[in-house]
Amino acid sequence: MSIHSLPIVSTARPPVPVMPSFVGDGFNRVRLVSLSTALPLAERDTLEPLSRRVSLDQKETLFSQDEPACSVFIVTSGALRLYRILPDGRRQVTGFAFPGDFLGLSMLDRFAVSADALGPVTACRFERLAFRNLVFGQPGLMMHLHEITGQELSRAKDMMMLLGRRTADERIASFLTGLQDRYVRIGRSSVTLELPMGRLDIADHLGLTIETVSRTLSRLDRDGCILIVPGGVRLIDQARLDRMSAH
Amino acid sequence: MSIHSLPIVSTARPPVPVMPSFVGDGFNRVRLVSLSTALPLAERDTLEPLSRRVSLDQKETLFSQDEPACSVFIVTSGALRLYRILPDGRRQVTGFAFPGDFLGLSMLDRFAVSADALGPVTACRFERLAFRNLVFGQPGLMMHLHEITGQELSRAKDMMMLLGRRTADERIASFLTGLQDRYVRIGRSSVTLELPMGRLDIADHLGLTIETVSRTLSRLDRDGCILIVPGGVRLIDQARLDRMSAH
DNA sequence: CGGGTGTTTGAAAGACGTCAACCAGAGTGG
DNA sequence: CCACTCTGGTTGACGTCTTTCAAACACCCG
Repeated sequence: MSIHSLPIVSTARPPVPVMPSFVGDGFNRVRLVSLSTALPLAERDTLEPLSRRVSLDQKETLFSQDEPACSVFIVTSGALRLYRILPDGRRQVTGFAFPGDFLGLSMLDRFAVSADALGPVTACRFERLAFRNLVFGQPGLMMHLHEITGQELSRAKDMMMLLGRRTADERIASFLTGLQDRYVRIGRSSVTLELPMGRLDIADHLGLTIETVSRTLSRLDRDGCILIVPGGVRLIDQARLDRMSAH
Repeated sequence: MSIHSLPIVSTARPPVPVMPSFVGDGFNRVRLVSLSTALPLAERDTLEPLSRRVSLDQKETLFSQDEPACSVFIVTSGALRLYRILPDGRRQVTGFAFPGDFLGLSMLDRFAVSADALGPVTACRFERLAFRNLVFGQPGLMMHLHEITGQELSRAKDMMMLLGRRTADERIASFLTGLQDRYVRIGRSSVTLELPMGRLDIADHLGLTIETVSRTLSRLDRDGCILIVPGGVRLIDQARLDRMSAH
């Protein structure tokens, strides 16, 4: 379900349209990439010719943990969950990927996580070796990609703090405001957040159970902090959410 | 301190065992570098004048979170704790740094964590800008540093799994075996582990309280799994610890 | 309308946290 | 040489937040 079809749409400012139909449209695809990762023009022009389009349906897997990493990806539409699983089935969702996000950028021999589609997904695929060779000749680009990895590392440390030291309420609030920030960065509505992932995904991301996630969201709704809508949530009391996220 | 002392361990794949005592031993340290991704002599000579030795006493701070990151460091002796704190004082120790570890390698504008010494520490310090400029001209070196950051990211995801989905017992066991692995890699005893950090540091690293850490260690001791000795622990039942760590 | 999947809600249980006391070793100083 | 204090670690009793178990609910789709 798209955000535009949500019953409640009357946001203060009209949400930036998310280019509804860029699939198969090379120009828009490139624009999307540049918008989200702030890749300089020269750099995206270098990368573009190497890319090949990939499409996934819901629940299809883009790659699996520990499988030889022979590709690097950039998400162009849709969303994916990134996760690891323990032998006994316990799962940790390390993050979610949205348009503009790189996958496999650290270019280790094997993927560090598994990735599968939360809904229809399109992505650009680069041959790892070709990508590597290209990047080798572009110190500026390589440094930029290194910076992106550094930011991911910083966010990973945020997650450690969240998982190690925050309460359920704080985790949920932090998750919502964090998602809001990411949506703003890729030009989506910042008031009504689409939640392409299920409650179980959120739970496995925040180190909680599905019941605790559901209960906490319900309570935030009752308290007038958020409004649960089909397919997402609407952030009502921004100030209180920010206070709870307490960075 | 010369570049020849850079303990760049080839981390691309199977951990290369590193000589037992390289601290203060110039010759062995040179060998260490030679084991890494062929750093041409010219490059080392270029990098050498950039490094300056730093010494810290126990509890002194090397750098603080959010302060402008104008340096990159390599630990040469001792150990540090890396952490973030919330406004209300809750702390998350994101990791510990040992000889050979880089600090500030992601080269963002500001440090992502604070770092202070668990005991006497020495490190090599590089001016961030000079380091950056040098690395710019050495794609192989830059790629290698990127790889190291990628591995740190992968370990961060291990931590997420640990913090989000594992029990106290598993966290402690995983911490001990993980430390063991790191010690092996830098050529230290792999049976009796020195614990340069206090119980509180361990607790804040594993998302537990000091009491839970103490209790869990005591129980593992009673069960004959480990032996608590002054300043560290001795791993007795390796098999059981590995099973508990359950990767 | 019925079945399947995903979400919500309630009651009970448990793992870990909190509070508080005690203990041990290392300095320190009389 | 032995109190004395300080810091860090251990242990116990109790409390609570989150989980677990269970059931109901809602929505989608054939």
